[in-house]
Parts: sequence; C-alpha cells; structure tokens
Amino acid sequence: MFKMKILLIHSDFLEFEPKRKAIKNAEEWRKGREKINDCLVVFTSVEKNDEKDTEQVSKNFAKEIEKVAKEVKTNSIVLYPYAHLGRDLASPDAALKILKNAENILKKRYKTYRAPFGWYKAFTIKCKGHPLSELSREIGVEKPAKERKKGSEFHKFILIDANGREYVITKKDWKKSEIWKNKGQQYEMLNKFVRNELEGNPEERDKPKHIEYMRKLELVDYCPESDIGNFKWYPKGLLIKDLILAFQENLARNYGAFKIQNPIIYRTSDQNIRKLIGEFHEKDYRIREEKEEFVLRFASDPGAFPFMQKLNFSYKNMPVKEYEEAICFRKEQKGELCGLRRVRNFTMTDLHAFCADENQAKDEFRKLCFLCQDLMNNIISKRRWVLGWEAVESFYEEHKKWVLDLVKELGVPSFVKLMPKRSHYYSLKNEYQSIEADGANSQISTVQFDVVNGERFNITYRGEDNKNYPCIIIHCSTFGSIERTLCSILENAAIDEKNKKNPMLPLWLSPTQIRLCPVSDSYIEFCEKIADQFEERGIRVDVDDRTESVQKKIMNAETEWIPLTLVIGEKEKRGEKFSVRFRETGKIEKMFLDDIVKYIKSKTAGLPYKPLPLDRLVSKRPVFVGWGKLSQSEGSS
RNA sequence: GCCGCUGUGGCUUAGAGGUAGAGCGGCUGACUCGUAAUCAGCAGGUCGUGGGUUCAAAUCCCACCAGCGGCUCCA
Repeated sequence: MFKMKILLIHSDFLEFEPKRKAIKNAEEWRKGREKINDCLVVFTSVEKNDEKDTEQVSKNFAKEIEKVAKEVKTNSIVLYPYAHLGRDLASPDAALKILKNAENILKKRYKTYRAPFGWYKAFTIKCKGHPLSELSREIGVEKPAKERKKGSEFHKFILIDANGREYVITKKDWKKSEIWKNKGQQYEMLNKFVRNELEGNPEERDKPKHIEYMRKLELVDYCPESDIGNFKWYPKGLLIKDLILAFQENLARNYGAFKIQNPIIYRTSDQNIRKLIGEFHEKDYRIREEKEEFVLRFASDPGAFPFMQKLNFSYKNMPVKEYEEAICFRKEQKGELCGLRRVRNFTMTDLHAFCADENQAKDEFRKLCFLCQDLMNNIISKRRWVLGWEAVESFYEEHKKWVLDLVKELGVPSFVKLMPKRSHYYSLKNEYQSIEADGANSQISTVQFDVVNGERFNITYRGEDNKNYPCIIIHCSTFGSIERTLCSILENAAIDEKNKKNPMLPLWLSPTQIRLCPVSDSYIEFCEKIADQFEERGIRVDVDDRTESVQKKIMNAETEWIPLTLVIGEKEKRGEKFSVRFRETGKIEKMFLDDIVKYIKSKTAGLPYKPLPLDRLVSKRPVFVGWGKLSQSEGSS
C-alpha cells in the first residue's frame, strides 16, 4: 500500500498558469498567471489507499504542513496538486476532497492558496535553498479507531465460572455480574482480563519487571545492531528457551504429532502465500532479491499449509497431526513493542490437527485444550491464568453444552466474546491468558477451530468413497511466542516479589539448580567431587570458586535466584549432612546428598533436563551484563 | 505510526552554561573466611547520534535513534 506523498519547497516565489484541462472533470478555474511570494509550496499526490479515510488523511496532511511551515517560519502555503509523485493514484474526486479539506483547515492560521486540480500548468519556482527548504513527507492513514476486536465485531459477552455456569454480561454492567461472588485469585485475574478487554487499561502502568529481570539474570537482552524488537539470547536464557521447547516437544509427540520444519522466506508471487499475506495487513518484513520479492515468515501457516496440501493421506490416517517451531517476523508498530511481551522476531510453536469431520475435530480441540493447560500449569504456574474465548454465535449456541463442559473440566473461569457471523477463519477459539504483575494480560497459547482453510488451501483427505474432502483444521499455538512465555515466567516472579516472597524461576528452568560455596580455597577440590555426584544424577550444579567471603558468595547466589545453596567446609568433608539454604523459604536445612537429589527429582519429575550452559567454576565465566547496586527488595538486611 | 516521559563507563547514578564525580562490577595484591557486600591500589566516560546557539554545552535549541507509558494492534 502506498502512502500519500508530498514534496515541500520553501520558495521565494511560485508562479503558475493553468494551460488546459488534463482530465475531463477538472475543476473550473480562472484564467491567467498567479504569483505568490515567500511561500511554502506543497506538491501533493493522493494515493488510492488514502480514500479509506479522507477525513483523517486531510487532518494528518494539514498537520504535517503546519509543522514544516512553523519550522521555516512562513505564513503562506500553496497546495499544488502534482499527480506525478504518486504510484497508485486516488480518484480525482477523493484527491480534490482531501486538498480542499486541508485548505480549509490551514486557512484558519495561514494564507493558503491552491493551484487548480486536473490541469496542465506552467510554473516557475524559486527554491530558497537553505537546509529545510526541500523536504518530502509521507502521510499515513492513521488507523481509525478499529471497530473490529473490541467494538462491533462482538455483540455478546458471556462469563463462565469454573463450574461451567454461564453469566451473560454487557459492556456496561459486567461489573455487577453474579460471577464475582466467586472468590479467589482466578476470579480476580478474570476480572482484570475482562476489564482490559472491555475497557482497556485505566491506570498508567510501571515499567514491566521482566525487562529488569531478563537483563540482571543474564537471560536475554536488546540488540541494537538489529532491528528493534529483535533480541539476543545469553547462555542462561537460551537454556530456558531450549528447555521450554523440549517440554512442548514431548507433549506434542505424546499427542501423536510429527515434527517438521519449513523455510523462513516465502515468495510473494505464490498463490497460497498471497492469500495468507492478505490477512496480515502490512506487518510483514519484505526482502527483494534479484527480481523476486520474498516475505519473512510471519506465522507458521505459510509453511504448514503448502506442506500439508502436498501430503497424501486418507480417512484411515485421520486425524493427521503436525507441529513445528516456527521463527516468525512481524513488523509491529514501534510504539507497541514492549520488552519481551511484544517483539518483532519470535519463535512460535505451532501444532495442527487435520480432522475428517466435526466430531473428530471437537475431540482433538478438547485434547489440545488439556495439552495447553498442562503447559500453562508447569510454566506459568497454577491459577495464574484464565481463558478467553471467541466464537461465532451460531456455533457457540449449537455446541454450548460441549463448551461449558469443557470449561468445567478445565476448571478455569472464562470470558467469551460472540460475533454475529464469522469474520476470521475460525468458528471458535480460546486464548490462554496469563495475568501479569502490572495488570496486563499476555496471550500464551491458543486453540482454534478452523472450518475454512481446509477448503481454501485445498488440504484434503481421501474418503472411503475415493473422493477428496477438505479437512477441518484445529490450530494450536502451544506457545504463541517463547519470548512472551519467558516474559510471563518473569512477571510471575514479580508477582511473588510483590507478595513479599523471593522471586524465583521454576526449579526445572533454573540455570543453576545447586550452588556449592566452599568456605575457603582449600575446599574447591572437594566441591568439585560433590558437584560430579549431583551432575551424574542430572542436576545443574556449579561451584563458586572465587576467593571471596562466604557471605559474599551467598549474596551472589541469591541475586542469581539460585534455588539451593550449599556451604561446603570441614564438617561436610568429614561426612556430615550438608546445610542447604533454600531460596524459596530462606531457611537452612541439614540434608544428606541423596535427599537433596530426591527433593530436586520430585520437583522436576517428567520435565526435561539439559546440562549447565556455562562453566561449572563461577570464576571462569565472563560477565554478560553485570549487576549494579541491588534494588532494596533484593537485599534482606 | 501518533502523543508524552527518559537516555552520563558493563550496571546504578551525582551533575541544571565554566576542568565529568561516586558506588557496584572488572583487574592487581593482601586476607583463607560458615549463610545477603573483607581491605587497599589500578584501569575504564567522544555524557545516545548529528546539527545549531555561545568565548564556553552533559547542561539551552532542532532533528534523528533507542527505551518506557498511552492510543492502536496482536502470538
């Protein structure tokens, strides 16, 4: 889509003379030359795209001119229609309307002139030649308050409690609903979510905590060498990312899906890709190579759909399930980006079940809901999330009992938005929303019931009658983005911190699970032996071998959020119990090595393990970020 | 993209027209230490970038870049 383009020239004078009409419906105009002295000439072409909202474009147009007029300190403005700047021109009617609108706005404060529209004109101009005298600008159609999503797309709103009971609400009276008689964290979170969805966030929020944490814990960082919203990962962050991916991979395999991988760039000339791009309004990164244009992958579908389209499968294979870790790029507006919550480059783990009929699809939808629940509970932690649903009203009514039963089984209160008719490819979808420390909500997983794309992309299976039938597709983004998932994990820690608990990562995701602190250098060797024993049993352990006081080593272990810290000295060497400092409680307990192992194993049962991402000896590690003074909450004394 | 706030060594920051200061971290040395900072010395800064005003700019002005908040949008 092209934007309206203008060329601004600060001139000593402009002289023009209409010669003859260039188009049939050119505007009527007086004859003869006209000369305007000391003025800002604005050559203007209006693009087709601008017709969407001529009012808004006119306003933005006038605003932009005014800005420049102020800078060059001129009092006279000449609007000069100049079609040659354009690439996909608007209709003359629309263009003239925008010019006239802008003229009316500008007239209030400036001497405003306009050259006739639709004429061949002779003109002479004398540019002043100072640095600001020649400028070009593009005027955007500032997106008019979207009526989609929050507004008219949805006409009915329903809340469902954890027992599967429905409460119909409206935008105005949702606060008075009976559902709020239910007490507990889940309902408080549902309340925040509904408020965010229906009213937006009223209060100004603080800087999200996860941004501070992601850097202090040396997990992820901004990368100024890249585009904004593209992050670099440090070893500890990467470990967490890999563990999360491994966990979801286990679930996907158990579910019965096979793993595939598709490319990152796609031809924009391809039919399938074109169809999909259409739904992603200009949010894509484009690259030109030779004569071809490519688009960076913005979702998993551009890879997965063509892939499945070419597979050969029949009713005997159904449902067919596939999953992928898709690196995605979306050029989100700058102002929307926020730490890891919203980025331009992210990894999405996406799973699709291709089903033969509605019953099969409902079955898979249900299974995937439980799969996502498993993810949320292990990663975001229990009761720290709620469900949002979107549905086409007729679909919801027809399958209401099934949905309510599902909500009851999941045991998570829900907020449902109904639309009168289908506007997207799905008839029903849910969103697993994590509620953050600052009151914002982040969508992590989603399951979607898609009755459109099987036919649209010709993804079919061979039926018993040897004919082809389109699949119903169940989409399931287990992690809409790993980056955002990490954001929620850290925000969860921030909630704990707010509640005067020590912020922590889940044990299975902690880069170091046990830190050994020798009392003096002479015990380093012994520490290494102990570390070997933990390591052999699949525990990430390291040794603070620096020549520092025990106090300092403890302090360091705490600032790194290490869950278990062992001080090692003469007593331990003699074979006594280890004194284990638990970050979670701040208490020290005497335990044998086997019991420590058992404790960790019981807390990480069924969850993936990967080895320590850095040297076991702390003294050997580079400083990736380096922390400064501790914030007050982290120091205990 | 628009509006608002912010930008000083790796981190946290002092400084408000007149020679950039500190703490943490790093390095060197001493201390060999029992659960949140042992001591001393050293190195490290084109004050986000580019223009402008001024005898003189981290400080004032303009533009750009980046971060956060809001609008909007979304995985």
